[in-house]
Amino acid sequence: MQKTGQPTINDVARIAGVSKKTVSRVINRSPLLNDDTRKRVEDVIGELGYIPNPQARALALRRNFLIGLVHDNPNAQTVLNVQQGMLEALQGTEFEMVVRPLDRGSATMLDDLRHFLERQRLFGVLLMPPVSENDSVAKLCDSIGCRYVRMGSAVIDDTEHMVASNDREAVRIATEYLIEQGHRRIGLVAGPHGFRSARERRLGFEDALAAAGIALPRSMIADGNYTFESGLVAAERLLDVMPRPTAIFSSNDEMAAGIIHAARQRGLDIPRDLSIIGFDDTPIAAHVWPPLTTVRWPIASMARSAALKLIAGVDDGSDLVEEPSLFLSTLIRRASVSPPIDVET
Amino acid sequence: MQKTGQPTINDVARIAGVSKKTVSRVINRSPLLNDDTRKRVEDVIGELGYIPNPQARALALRRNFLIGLVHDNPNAQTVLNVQQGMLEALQGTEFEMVVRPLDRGSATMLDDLRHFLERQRLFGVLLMPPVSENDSVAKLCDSIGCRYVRMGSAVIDDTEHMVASNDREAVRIATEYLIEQGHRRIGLVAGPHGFRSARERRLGFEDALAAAGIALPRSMIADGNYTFESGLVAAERLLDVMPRPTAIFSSNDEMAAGIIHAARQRGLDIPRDLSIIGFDDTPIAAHVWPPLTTVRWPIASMARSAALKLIAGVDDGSDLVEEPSLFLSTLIRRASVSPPIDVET
DNA sequence: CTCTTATCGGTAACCGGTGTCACTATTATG
DNA sequence: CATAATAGTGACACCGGTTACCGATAAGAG
Repeated sequence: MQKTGQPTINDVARIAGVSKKTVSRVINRSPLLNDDTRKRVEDVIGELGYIPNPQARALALRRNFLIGLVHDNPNAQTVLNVQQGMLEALQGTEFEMVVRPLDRGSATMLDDLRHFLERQRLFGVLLMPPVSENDSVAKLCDSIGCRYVRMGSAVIDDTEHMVASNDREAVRIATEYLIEQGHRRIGLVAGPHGFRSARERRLGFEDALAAAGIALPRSMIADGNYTFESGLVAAERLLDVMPRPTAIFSSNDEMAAGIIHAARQRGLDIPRDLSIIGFDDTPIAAHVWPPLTTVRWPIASMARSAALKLIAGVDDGSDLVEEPSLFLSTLIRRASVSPPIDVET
Repeated sequence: MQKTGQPTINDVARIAGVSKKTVSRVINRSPLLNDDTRKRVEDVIGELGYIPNPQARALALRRNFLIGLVHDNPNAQTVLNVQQGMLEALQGTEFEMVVRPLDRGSATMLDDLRHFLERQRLFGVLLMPPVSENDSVAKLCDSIGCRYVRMGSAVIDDTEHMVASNDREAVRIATEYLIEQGHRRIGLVAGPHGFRSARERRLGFEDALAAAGIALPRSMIADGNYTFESGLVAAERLLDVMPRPTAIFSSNDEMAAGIIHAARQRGLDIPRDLSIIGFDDTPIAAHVWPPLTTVRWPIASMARSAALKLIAGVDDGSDLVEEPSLFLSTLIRRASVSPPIDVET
C-alpha cells in the first residue's frame, strides 16, 4: 500500500500470493488462467478496492485513453449534442473525452492543433464540422499518426475516417415540400463559404428548383454565416427584392430564427406572408414562434457512430460491428410553412 | 529514436551528450544549470522536435494533468460558456479538460461520479450547478482526495472550493427596476426545487417586493424547471390570474422565451401588455423578439476563475494571485420591459 | 597550496503497469 | 515410453519520465 492510499498491482500480487503479471492477466481477462487463481486474485482486488492506474497503463501500452473532440462550431447546441453522442459511445469503455475548441479563422489554427495533438498524444480525435471539412487538418492527423474520424455533410474520403449525413438530398426534399405547397419565389440563405454543409445544402436547394423548372435568380440567394444576426441581415436583403419571395430556405435554424425576426420587424406574418424552413432541428427550432419546420440533422447519432468507429477493434476485437457511415436527415413539419397567399407566379 | 517515431528523453540525452537527468532539468527549468549545457540540450530538443511524454510524466509525478468538468446542467449555452471559460484558464498550461455530464435525477449519479473519479484519478474537477450545490458530491470529492471547485449562485463553503455569483442581489435590483417602471402586479417564474440558484433568485425577488411593500400572493409565483416548456406552462398559469400581472421575472432566459411564446399566443404585446426580465443573458436573450431585458450571469468568468483556483500554485508557485470568489451579475436593459399601461393598482 | 563549499551532472531506483520468454505440470501424439 | 504440444505462472526488462543520492569540478577562504 502506497502513501497515496491507492493500492497498486504489487499490493494485490503480494496479498494474493501471485506475480504482478498474473494480476495483470486477471485485469485484462486473459483466457489462459486457472479459475482458482482468477477467483483468488479477484477477491483480493475487491477487498482492496484496487483500481488500475490509467497513467501507468497508458505508459506501458504506449497509448492513452483519451479521445479528443476538435471543433470550431459556433452553435452551442450542436457541440453539446456531439459531446453527448460521443460520450454515449465511450460509456462503459476506458476512454474519456477531452474537448478542444479551435479558433476558426485564426491563422495559427493548424499549428495550435498540431501542438495539441503532439503534446497530448491522444488515442484519436473526432473532427466536427466545419473544421472536419478542412483537408489539411486530416493530413495533419495522418502525418502525426493520430487516428481521426471526420463528421460532415457529405462523404469526403473513405468511410473509415468519415461519418456523414445526406444534407443535399434532405434539403432537396425540404425544398420540394415548399414547391408542393405552391411556392415559386423561394429564397435561399446560404451558409458560409468554405463550409461543406453550406455547399451541400445549397446544391440540394438548387436540385429541387432545377427539377421543378423554377428559375433561381441571383437575387434570391443571400449569404449568411450560420449566426442569428447573419440570418437577419440576409433576410433583409431577400425581403427587399420585389416581388418578395414567399418562402425562404435557411441553411440552419439559427439563421432561420434571424429571418423570423426580420420578417416580424417588417410586419410580415409567418407563415401567411412568408414560409420558412430551417436545418438542424436544434431546440431553438421548436422554441421560436411559430415553431420552425426544419430538417432534423442526426448529429448526436453521427457522433456516437464516429466515436465507435474510432475505438472499433480496440477494446475487445469483438466490437467489429461495422458502424454506419451515412445518416439520413429528415424533414420535421411544424408551423412555419403554409401555401403562399398570392398563388400567381 | 523509438519505433513510434517520437524521440524520448533518452534520445535527447544521448545526442546532447548529457544524462537524462540533465535533460529533465532543462525541461523543468531547474536553476542549477550551466548556460552552455542548457543551450546545448535545448538545441537538441529543438532539432529532434522532442516533446515530453505526458503519460510518463503523469506516472512519475503521481498525478495527471486532467481537469474534469462535471455538470448536469440542461442549458447548452451555459455549459459551453463554462467550457470556454475553463479552457481560457487552462490555455498555456499542460492541463486538459475532460467533460463528464451527469444524469441528474439518476439514483446512481453519485456512484457514477465516484467510479469516474476513482478510475481516472483526475487532478481536480470543476462542479457546475446544479450538481455543484449537492453537498454529498463535495464530500465525495473530499473522501476520494480529488480537488474540486464548486460554481454556484451563493457562497456555500470556504472560498478555496467555491466561486459564486450574487444572484440574490442581482435579482433584487432587476425586480426593483420593474417596480421603478411602475409595475405592482409582478409574477415570478421560479426555478426548480433543489437548485440553489432558484432559491437565491426567488429570495432576491421577494426582497425587492418586500422592500417596496408590495404583497406577493401565492398566485403570482409559478414553478418552472429552467426549460422553455416549463416557462410556457408557468406563464399560462400566471396569465390566467385576474387581474393579470403586468410584469414577470423569469429565473432564467430559457423560461423567459417560453413566457414570450405564451404571451404571444394570447395576443399580448411585449412589452406593452407584459414586461419580462430573464436571467443568464444567454444568446437566446438577444435573439428572441423583443430582445430580452435580463441579468447577465458571468458564468464564463466564473469558470475561468474556478479553473485557475484549482490549478493555483501548481505550475510555478508563482501563480498564487488570489482568484476572486464572488462575481457580480448585472442588469442588461433591452426591449422587453416598459411601464405598465394600466398604472392603477 | 590545501580545504571547504557551491555548482553541476551522473547513476540508480522508482512510478505502476505490460510484453517477452522461460519454466513446470499436464495432456496429446508418435 | 519418449517426445511434443499446451496450459498456467513467474522473472525480468521495459515504457519515459522523476527523485534521491552521490561524485566531480571549480571558485573562494584560510
